[in-house]
Amino acid sequence: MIEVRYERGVHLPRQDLWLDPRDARRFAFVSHAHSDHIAPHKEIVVSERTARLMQSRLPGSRTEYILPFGEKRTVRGVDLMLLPAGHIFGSAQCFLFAGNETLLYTGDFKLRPGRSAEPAEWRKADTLIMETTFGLSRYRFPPTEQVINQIIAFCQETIDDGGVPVLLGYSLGKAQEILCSLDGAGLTPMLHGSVYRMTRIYEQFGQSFCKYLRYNPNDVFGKVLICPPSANHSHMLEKIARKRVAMISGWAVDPNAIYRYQVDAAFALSDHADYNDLLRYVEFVQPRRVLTLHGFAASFARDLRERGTEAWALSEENQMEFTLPQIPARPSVATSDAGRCTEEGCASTSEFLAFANVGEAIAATPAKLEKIRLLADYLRGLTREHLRIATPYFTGKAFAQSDPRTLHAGWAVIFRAMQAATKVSDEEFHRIASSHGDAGKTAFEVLDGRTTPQPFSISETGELFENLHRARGPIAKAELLRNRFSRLSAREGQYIVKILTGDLRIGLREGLVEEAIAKAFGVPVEQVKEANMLLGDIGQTALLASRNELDRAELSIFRPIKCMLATPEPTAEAVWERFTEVAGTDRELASSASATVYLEDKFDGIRAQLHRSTQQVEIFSRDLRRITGQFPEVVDQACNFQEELIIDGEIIAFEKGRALTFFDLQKRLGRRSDGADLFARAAADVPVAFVIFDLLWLNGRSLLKTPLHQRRRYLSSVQLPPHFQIARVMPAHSAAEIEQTFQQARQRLNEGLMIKDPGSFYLPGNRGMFWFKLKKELATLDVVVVGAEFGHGKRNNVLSDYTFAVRDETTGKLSPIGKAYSGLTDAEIAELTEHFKQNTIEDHGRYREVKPDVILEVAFNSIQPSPRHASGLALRFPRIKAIRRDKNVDSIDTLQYARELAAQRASSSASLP
DNA sequence: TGTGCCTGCCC
DNA sequence: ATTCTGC
DNA sequence: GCAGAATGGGCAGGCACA
Repeated sequence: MIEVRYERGVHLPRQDLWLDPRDARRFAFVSHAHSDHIAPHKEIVVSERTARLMQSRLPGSRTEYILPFGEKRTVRGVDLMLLPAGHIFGSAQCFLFAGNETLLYTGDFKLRPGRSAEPAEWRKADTLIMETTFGLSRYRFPPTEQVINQIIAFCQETIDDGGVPVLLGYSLGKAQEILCSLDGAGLTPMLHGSVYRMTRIYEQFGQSFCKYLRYNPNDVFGKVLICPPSANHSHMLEKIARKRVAMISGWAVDPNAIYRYQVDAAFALSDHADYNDLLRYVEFVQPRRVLTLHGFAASFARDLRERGTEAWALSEENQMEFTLPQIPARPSVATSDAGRCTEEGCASTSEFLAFANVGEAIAATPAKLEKIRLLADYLRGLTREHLRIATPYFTGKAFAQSDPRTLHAGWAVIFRAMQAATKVSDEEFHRIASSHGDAGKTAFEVLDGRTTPQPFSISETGELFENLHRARGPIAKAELLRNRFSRLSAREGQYIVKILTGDLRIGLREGLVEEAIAKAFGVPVEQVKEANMLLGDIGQTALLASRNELDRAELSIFRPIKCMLATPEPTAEAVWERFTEVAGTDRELASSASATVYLEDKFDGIRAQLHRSTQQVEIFSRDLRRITGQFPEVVDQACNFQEELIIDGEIIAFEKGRALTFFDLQKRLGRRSDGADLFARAAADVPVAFVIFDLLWLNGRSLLKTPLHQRRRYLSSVQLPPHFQIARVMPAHSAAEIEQTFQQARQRLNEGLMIKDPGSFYLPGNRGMFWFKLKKELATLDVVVVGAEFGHGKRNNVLSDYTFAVRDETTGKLSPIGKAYSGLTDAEIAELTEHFKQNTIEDHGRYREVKPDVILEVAFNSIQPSPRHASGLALRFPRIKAIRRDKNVDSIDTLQYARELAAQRASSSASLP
């Protein structure tokens, strides 16, 4: 890390560069021209505007290195670049390059767009040295427009009363900002001499202002005086009998500001970033280390550390420019009626509690339409910003679907955080957890009465999830959560946990959320669904719907399209029936002798959608995640297509003309895609092929509403680079043909068969009646249940999850081989629950070892070696076919038989048709 | 440095 | 992935 | 028929800890 020291200014010893030193130095960067930042240095790095202002305030000769914004320069052997800081006219940040390392020094800055300062810009940097003047959470400024309106109203009222409004602000920067703010308000500003001089310099750089006057003591009535704070109680002002004085400063947020400044009013218009913007800035810059300066430097650094970012105060200088009385902690909801709040802009009740209550109401009704109505009412009442943030929460997601950020906060982290927040004992916690079998309910009971609730705004929920994402490691994440849980009501905690676990479990998912959006804003649900698919962001979709701008979401290349899915069917006859049963309705191909369906082998790989233009290639997974980086050699070859296209298909492990197993392919999934050596590694192991089975976009034209047979025709004319194949289409006209082709596909060791309607459009995200899949179990095993476990959610009171075993002939013992729940009806589960409760050998709480007397017939798609179970084998897609009441534990299948099945599978590999 | 646990994401 | 259930 | 809920195996990566 770049070495940083502090001695009345930041010093970088390696570069021998000082940043805003208070004392005269040989070589210094001067961020802006406020008088506490300028000193008679020998050589300075400055922006052009700051240089000009500095000359006016501190005459004398020195060497100036004047740098334009955004251009990298070398000065005295140091590589650096200036970026606008948004603080005042000409204010700059210094971005420094030192080998592979970067450092960003903000100087004074703000993110809110000012009217007289260049808007701030930033770059990612390893070290961020930032000013934290307002680094305390109470300093959150109300919207600028609102403050300006208050200032204008203050001036107007004073003039109407026959008085003179006086606005106090620093002569450089703040005064000009005030001047700009009054533009168009019908007021005539009159400037104090020092303000006037600075304003003239601004004008020389081309900044224009509304009409203003220089101070004239005989002409003040009906004008707005703009003076520096030092002019308060000065001779000049004392002469004005009827006046009202307002301080314009970020410190106005403090409720007692008017007493401290001895003014009639105070308005929070600041040239510094407020607390929220300080946090945002850290997020923008994504530094590995933050060093804080000025104001609440130590406190803010502590806050950052709590959020998982390494941060330290550079100086232990006085925490404030003014001595502030301690403000008592905000009263909690628990002890006061509604979470009273003294800060401006703070809601009187907790916004997130309102969210949670809506969730509870939705959970309480089983009727879909009622759920939709409840949600629609809630969404309609949200501000646009809150709509954007909170809508994804109803789908159980903290971020938009297309947002690749993850939280890495699962049950273990939540558990640790709740326990730390409530000091609940281990036993008590486990008692509560096992009584619910539901993370959310557990959270409610654990937190209830053990926290000090404070209002939690929707914006703060957004910050919480962002911080959680940014925090590195389970310990930091748990600490972040603990901190929040301790300030949440139990209900809010429950819903935070629900979102963290990705599942609200209130009987409402994305589909109903889309319907609610449509209902809330009176737009067609189809349009909402389409926009959501294209945007991959239900919050953004809701926002567009609220503005009636859904049509702005357009299908385009490089925006992933939801996959069309297939409905499973057990037999060829069942599939064929699907195509014939609708005869006479609108499916023209069906029932006639010429009825045709398209058959394709079902490959066992991962679904992939590849977008290719002349400039770019992207690959997306079934869940629309970007997996481009996982398959560099595919991307490489995709450049060699002649067309711009979007293709749908399956990436399979493939070597020497033969398909390998999914197991092989999986080794290439989940790899970090930004590793420099990935290409070499990926190319070195499992090779892959892209089997194309659909074409969704060709040379600028969407083919979604083109029938499959036509899409296939276009596809067949596309020239394929290496690594790409087209899945063969086999027409069929009967159930028998389907069955025959299915058997052939199985012989080729592919998973099964896809059966598609040649006339169908591509229906994104639809598991409709146009595509079917035919898969059959590899085999079934008769096994005996040796363990039973309580389920979750609505299954939390039944033993629904069974561990089962085969017999090892060599030892005669039972050898566990898998677990399954799916396949039994609720009634059967209830029956088995009773049975196992009465036949428990050992009770381990949620898990029970049971007497091995229930025989299940278990189906599965493959079997392979695995350390997961004691048998050394594991099943893929295990499901219960039947309870074999006719069998007993002596007639179950053997481990040896299971091993044979596994060996058969391993000895051969699949092939293309 | 190796191992185990947790999480996310494939099926 | 698979399967069942309620609307 | 659809949407929701509850459940399976297994991989890579990242962290914590020995």
